[in-house]
Amino acid sequence: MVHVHGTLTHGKDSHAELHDHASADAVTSALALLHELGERVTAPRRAVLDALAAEHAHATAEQLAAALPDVHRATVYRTVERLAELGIATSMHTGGGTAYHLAVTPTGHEHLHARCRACDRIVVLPADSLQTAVERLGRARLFRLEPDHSELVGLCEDCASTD
Amino acid sequence: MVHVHGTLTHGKDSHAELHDHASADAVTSALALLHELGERVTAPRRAVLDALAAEHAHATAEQLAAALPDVHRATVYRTVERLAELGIATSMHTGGGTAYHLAVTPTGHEHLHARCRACDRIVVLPADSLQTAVERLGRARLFRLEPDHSELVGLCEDCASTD
DNA sequence: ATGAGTGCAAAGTGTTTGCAACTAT
DNA sequence: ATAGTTGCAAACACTTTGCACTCAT
Repeated sequence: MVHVHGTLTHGKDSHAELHDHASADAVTSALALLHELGERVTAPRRAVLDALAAEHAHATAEQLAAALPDVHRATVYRTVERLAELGIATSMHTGGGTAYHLAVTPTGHEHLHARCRACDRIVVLPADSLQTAVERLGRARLFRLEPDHSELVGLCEDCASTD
Repeated sequence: MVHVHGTLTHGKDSHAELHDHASADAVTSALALLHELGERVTAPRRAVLDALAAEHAHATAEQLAAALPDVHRATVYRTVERLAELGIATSMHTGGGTAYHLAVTPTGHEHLHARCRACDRIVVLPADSLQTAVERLGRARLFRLEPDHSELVGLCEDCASTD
């Protein structure tokens, strides 16, 4: 792993309190959905969902494993994969592995992730940024683009301006 | 590696003759560019460029290494990375690793790659598919989107219709 | 009670690196 | 001549898997 921007907020991190309401809601509904789907609600899964619920969290299994020392690596890998299969989380392929984030965001508003190829930071973009492309490709029967799963790459404004 | 759709055309593959003109041109100009940039033109690099020049080739280092038994794995990895740094090739992160393709296509016309998340096939899309998004994000000073480097994900028409 | 989920350890895969030998310039 | 490249082998990092045990249901 090369760069890790942004930190995963732990439950015990008092600084995270600001987002705890929204995060808790997201985690609660995710757990409820998990239960509805006949899956078991366990401590490791709760922990992984908590970590994923951190705002703008886009974390690889490896990052999650590092942030959750009490959950075994293999379990983290299996958990995120399962969550993605169930549609509770979505995944994105980045240079440093597969990154996951909750499908239902804490704040409820949808958004897309783009990665700056210079600084490797993740930038959050409006959910409808690719709407035109989705429609165009759909009408042309070329491809059913799913912006959520796509990895948008380019330059963030910071890096673009220092060229 | 799970799926490998499309085959890398070898030089000795007579079936590839159809594309050899365009491919040869692309390779020649890539080699020339390489030389201009002060890089050395070696047999392994020629081989890698030949493989990449196959039409619509989007190959991981691993696939290239498999297709080029005479070139050492490590050399393939170093070569594609270098080519990407120089802008001669562009890279895309897929589930099965980092895929590379020539920046200057054999046919000259630009295009984008999208991956079907169901069948893992690569679909070629018009170069301007994301034009609106690029402009919108640029004007809003949000992000300099580079469609070439992005990995678009969704469903190809075949998989979408069998849902 | 019973099977899904977990921890553990070990194997598997993909990727990188240090160094000696080689070769394009 | 000589510095950039390559091949090799070993190290590395990431991910998966089989199995016994645990715990949510």
